[in-house]
Amino acid sequence: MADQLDRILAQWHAEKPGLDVSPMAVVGRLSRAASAVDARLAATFAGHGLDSSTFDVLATLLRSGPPYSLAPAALARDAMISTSAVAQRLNKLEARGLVARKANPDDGRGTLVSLTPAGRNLIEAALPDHLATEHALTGALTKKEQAQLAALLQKLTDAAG
Amino acid sequence: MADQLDRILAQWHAEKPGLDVSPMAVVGRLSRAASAVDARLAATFAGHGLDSSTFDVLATLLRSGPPYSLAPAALARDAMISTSAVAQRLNKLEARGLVARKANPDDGRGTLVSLTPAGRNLIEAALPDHLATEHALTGALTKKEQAQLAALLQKLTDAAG
DNA sequence: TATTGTTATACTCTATAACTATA
DNA sequence: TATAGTTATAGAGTATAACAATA
Repeated sequence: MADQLDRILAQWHAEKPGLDVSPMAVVGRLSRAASAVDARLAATFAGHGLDSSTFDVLATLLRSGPPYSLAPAALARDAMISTSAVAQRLNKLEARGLVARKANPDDGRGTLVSLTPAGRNLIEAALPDHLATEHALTGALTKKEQAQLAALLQKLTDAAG
Repeated sequence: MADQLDRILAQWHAEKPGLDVSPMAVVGRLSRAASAVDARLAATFAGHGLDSSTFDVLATLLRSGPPYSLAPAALARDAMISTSAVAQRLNKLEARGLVARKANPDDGRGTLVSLTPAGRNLIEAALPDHLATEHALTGALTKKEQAQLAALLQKLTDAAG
C-alpha cells in the first residue's frame, strides 16, 4: 500500500538514481503529519468559534493559573511571533469580549492581558474537546509508541536548532 | 533538561490536575519539530532565491522526468492547493523565466507547464543542497530510528486522515 | 537611552467567484 | 453541460517601522 510519499520517492529514484533521497521519507512524512493533525485540531477549534492562534492565546492565559493574566510580551514569546502580531490578535479577542487589557500596576509602560469570564468559560469548554481530539489522534499509538515518537521528534527538533 | 513543552505540561498539571494532557507531549512536539525543520529548509531555499512553494513546483516538475512538463491541475493536486493558487505561483515563476506555459496539444483547454533551461539549472543546483540539509537533520537519528519515526508519523497521519 | 506596547502600512498568500475557451 | 485554466477581488495573517509613554 504505497502512499503518495512512496510514489514521490520512486519518482526521485527513477529520475536521480544516484541521489540518496531517504531523508525525504522522514521530512516529508513529518510535514504531512503536521498538516493532517493541524486540520483535525482546527475542526475542533472551529466548533467553538476559535482558530488555533485564538485558542493558543486563551489556553496560554488559562494554564498560567490565577489570575489568568500575562503581559503581551510573554504571549509573544510563547507563540513565537512579534509583539505587534500579538497586539493585533488581542484587538480581536478584546472586541469579542474574551480578554481584557489593564495597565500593569508595577510598570507604567506595561499592559496585563486577562481572561474575561466569557473568555474563561469559552476556553474551559473548548479544552476538553481539544484534548478529546488529541486523544483520538494519539490513541492510534500505544503509550510506548507515543513516548518513542515524542523522543524522536525532540531529537529532530534539537538537530534543527 | 526540561524544554518548553515540559514546562507547558507542568503548568497544565498544576492548573488542571484532573486532565490527562499526555497527548500534548506528542502533538506539541510534532508541531515544533515541523516548524524547526521548515525553518532550516527555508534557509537553504533562500540561498538559491527560492522559497518552499517555489521549490516544490520546480522539484515536482523535475521528478516527473523528461520532458519535465505537467498540467497545472497536477501541480495543484500535488501541492494540495487550489488551481488558482497554482496559476498565481506560475505567473511569478514564468516572469522569472523558470517555467514556460504551452498549449496542451492533446486538449485545447489545457496548458502544460515546463521547466525552462534556467529553471532546470536552478532546481538541479538547489536539490543537492536541499538534500544535504535534510541529511544533516535526519543524521541525528540512526537509520533504524528514522524508519521508526517515519512509521509512527504515518500511523498518526492515518489516524488524522 | 532602553523598553513596552500600539498602530499604520505594506506585503504575501490564499480561496471564491466570474470569465474564457474547449470538450 | 462539464472541464481546464486564468484573473479579479477580497480576506487573513504577518512583519517592519514609526510612534507614545514610561523606566
